[in-house]
Amino acid sequence: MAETKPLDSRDGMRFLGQVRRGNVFEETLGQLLRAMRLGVFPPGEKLPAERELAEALGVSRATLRDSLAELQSAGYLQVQRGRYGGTVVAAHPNTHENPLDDSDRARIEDVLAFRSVVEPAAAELAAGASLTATQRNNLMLAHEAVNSADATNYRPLDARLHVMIADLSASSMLAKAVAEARDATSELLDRIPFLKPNIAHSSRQHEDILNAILHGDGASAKKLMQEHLDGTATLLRGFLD
Amino acid sequence: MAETKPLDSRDGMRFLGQVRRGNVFEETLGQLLRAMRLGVFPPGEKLPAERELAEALGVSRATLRDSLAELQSAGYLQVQRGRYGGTVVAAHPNTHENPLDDSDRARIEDVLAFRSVVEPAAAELAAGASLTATQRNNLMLAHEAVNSADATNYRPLDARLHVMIADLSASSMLAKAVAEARDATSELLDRIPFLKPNIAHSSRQHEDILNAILHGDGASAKKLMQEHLDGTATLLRGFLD
DNA sequence: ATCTAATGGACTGAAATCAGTCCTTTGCAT
DNA sequence: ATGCAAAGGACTGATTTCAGTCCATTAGAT
Repeated sequence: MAETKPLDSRDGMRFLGQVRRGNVFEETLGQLLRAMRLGVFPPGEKLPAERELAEALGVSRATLRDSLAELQSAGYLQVQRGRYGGTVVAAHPNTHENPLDDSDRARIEDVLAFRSVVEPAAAELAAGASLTATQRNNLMLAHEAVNSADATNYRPLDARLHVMIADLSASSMLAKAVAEARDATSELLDRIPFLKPNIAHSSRQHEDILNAILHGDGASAKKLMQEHLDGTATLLRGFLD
Repeated sequence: MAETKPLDSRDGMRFLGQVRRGNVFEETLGQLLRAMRLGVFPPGEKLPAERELAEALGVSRATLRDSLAELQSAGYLQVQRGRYGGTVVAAHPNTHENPLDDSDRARIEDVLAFRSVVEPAAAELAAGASLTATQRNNLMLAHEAVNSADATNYRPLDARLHVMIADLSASSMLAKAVAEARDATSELLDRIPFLKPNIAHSSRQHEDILNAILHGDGASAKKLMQEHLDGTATLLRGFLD
């Protein structure tokens, strides 16, 4: 057996991966908030039935209901009973408490670096994939949804489009990474004021990216996505100066 | 409020993220195995004390001990009591049951695609970082450990080197992604026979990559890492033909 | 007007998990 | 030799979480 130097093994424990970050109730709450940020459950849409959602989250219905009750009383959800009832996602109550400050600098650079690795690559691979008619159509629907969004529901729909693009990349690991990057970005963006003019610009960029993907032009898709991300990067960085 | 089309929202639930994948005991077991695959706890080294490890994993000591007992009786760990005692990682019992077959094709491509997005980028960013003397030294130590490894402990030490490189990239999200990619790769490689000649070649490539990083040559680091990965890719793909 | 089925609401007892405490073993320092 | 401190081993009672069951409400179907 070869020698194995300890190195900074205590520090390497960073890559352990916690089994539980808190109690199940809190983690469930977190996953639901994340799903809403990512547009998995866009504003105005119904959540899956509790029994279904509980199973998807790997959690008992009782615990899920505790979390849902919390979100409901915080104004994120509206519940209606009876057949064809359900739990509806309200517009994201965009509270700008806890604004970004200089202590967030490292986190911002972390997220931006990760994003610009993972998203352009996903766009490039998506362009390389041969898409079904349904997939193309879904892309366009998602894009239109972003276009007709207002300030209260823009971010989740935007996130959904980006994740949807990554999901075409034939690598589920990459798609998952993009979802994580997007979520982290949304968390940061939720802490700065919403700027109106950016939307029109973003929309044009989305259109260019989608065109490149639909035409199978991977190089362009990658480049355009990179530029698209640069906008957000400048926005976030600029907010600290 | 703008219209929000359902799309394939049921399918989009893929990005929910389970709170729990099984019971805590099983998840703990999985995290420990993963840590061993990644060289977080290399063969021959002691695990942290139970009380410490339990806290790092976010799990009670009782549950951790259940998992450790399982790993011990499976031959992964050896326990010694008393002061200066501890739990030592045994050589990975490399069982080649459950070899790769054609049904793993999609998974393989998934992992390889993700890897070749995330690892070269991490190497490039690592080259851009200004490293401390300790960091440089740790890199060299990790490299030497890989060199003097034998078939029974090669993979974890190799993985550790790769994760260590990614950890220099100034993006903890990227480092985490590389760890995930590496672990997925190791899981696949553990299912094919170990080939001796590859080691020497890999070692040379590692050396070139480290040189590029230490000299701040990001472009070369990226390119060399890409080539390094191509070797594994060919190996895995070739095993299916 | 009634029935039906799908939904959220509520409760219970069982099982898993935890936090805390104390015991046992061991090698080094004295 | 002896004591100490750090490690694993073992137990207990409290808490969380679960699976299962039944209730209440509702809109459409009949």
